[in-house]
Amino acid sequence: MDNASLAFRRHNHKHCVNDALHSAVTLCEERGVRLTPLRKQVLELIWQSHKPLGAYALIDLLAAEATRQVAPPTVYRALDFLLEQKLIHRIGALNAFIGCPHPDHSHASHFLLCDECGRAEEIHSKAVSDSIQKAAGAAGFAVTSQSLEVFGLCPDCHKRSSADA
Amino acid sequence: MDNASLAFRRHNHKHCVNDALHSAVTLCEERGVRLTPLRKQVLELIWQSHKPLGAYALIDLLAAEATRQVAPPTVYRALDFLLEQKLIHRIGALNAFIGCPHPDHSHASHFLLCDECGRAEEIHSKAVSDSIQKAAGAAGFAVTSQSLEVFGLCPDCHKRSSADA
DNA sequence: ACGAATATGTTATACTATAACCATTGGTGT
DNA sequence: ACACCAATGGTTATAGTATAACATATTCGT
Ligand SMILES: [Zn+2]
Ligand SMILES: [Zn+2]
Ligand SMILES: [Zn+2]
Ligand SMILES: [Zn+2]
Repeated sequence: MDNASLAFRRHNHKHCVNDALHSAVTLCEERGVRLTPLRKQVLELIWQSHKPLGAYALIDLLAAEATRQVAPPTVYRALDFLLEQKLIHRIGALNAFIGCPHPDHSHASHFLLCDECGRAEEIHSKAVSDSIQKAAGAAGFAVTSQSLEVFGLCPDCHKRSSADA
Repeated sequence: MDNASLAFRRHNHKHCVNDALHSAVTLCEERGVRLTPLRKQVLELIWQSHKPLGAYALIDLLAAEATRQVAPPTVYRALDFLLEQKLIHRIGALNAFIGCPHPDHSHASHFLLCDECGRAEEIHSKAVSDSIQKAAGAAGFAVTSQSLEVFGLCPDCHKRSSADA
């Protein structure tokens, strides 16, 4: 079954969280890196929704859970780890972070970002990746990473705004 | 002749600056908006190179020219104007701004960014734009703006790093 | 247990961006 | 010319994002 691309659809989000945490545990074991309680907690909080979460919002959530200290360097270090392991992506235009739904294979950061509801959906289009690679190659440019941030309205918000007659 | 895509090539950069300023004057006249001395000066400073320039670097440059006051809100307002008029683009991953080489027609913000030398080249590939539009459309997403930031090594820096044997 | 490496806690600070308010400028209509 | 209003820029303070530097604690191999 295709589990991808459901951020904008009605779905059982518990599955998203469980899958993400389970994948993270497995991958970190395989890679011999430590998904510590703090790192896991940060990952779980990021996955609490499909909306990119800012570092300081995350700090507030950690403070609310009140289980541990929450100074900025602590959370930024956890975010750095999760970014290195490709368990999360950073949305540059929003200074925010979002969980990666399939961290098992390396891939570029390509997102649809709804201006209205704030939800983000990661897209995986070979046509997009290939066309970017090709355009870069034509310029003699050796790509190491890509970030695509597409803003607009998700299906729900688009319908809703059309309904406002 | 094709004047595009020369950020990574040897070229007479004075032409870039002159063209950009001339286009800006013309477009602002046509649009009935005011390219004030401050705004023009900021645009010219941004065009001093093909490297994205941070707002505070810009403030330092303005202070160096010593011709006017340079508090952050002043320069951010000028940047906002230039962004609205599409005379510059913002590079989210760098918190920096760069001149648009052809502000006369609206277009997405697609850049190649060299990790080594810092130069940025705007790319215009119909294949890229179309594939993004198509992917978004398939998800029922109504696009309003796009930002693509491709990191890697420009031809020069790639050659140079290959030479380090 | 010991030491090295990794991870986290803590304090301070750097960097990026905006809010709020005031003075000045530039055009509009009379 | 004059009053008027909108747009621009100056000024001060503050919000929001991220990291430097150093201390402490934990983990892991030996
Ligand atoms: Zn979900
Ligand atoms: Zn939405
Ligand atoms: Zn040039
Ligand atoms: Zn380069």
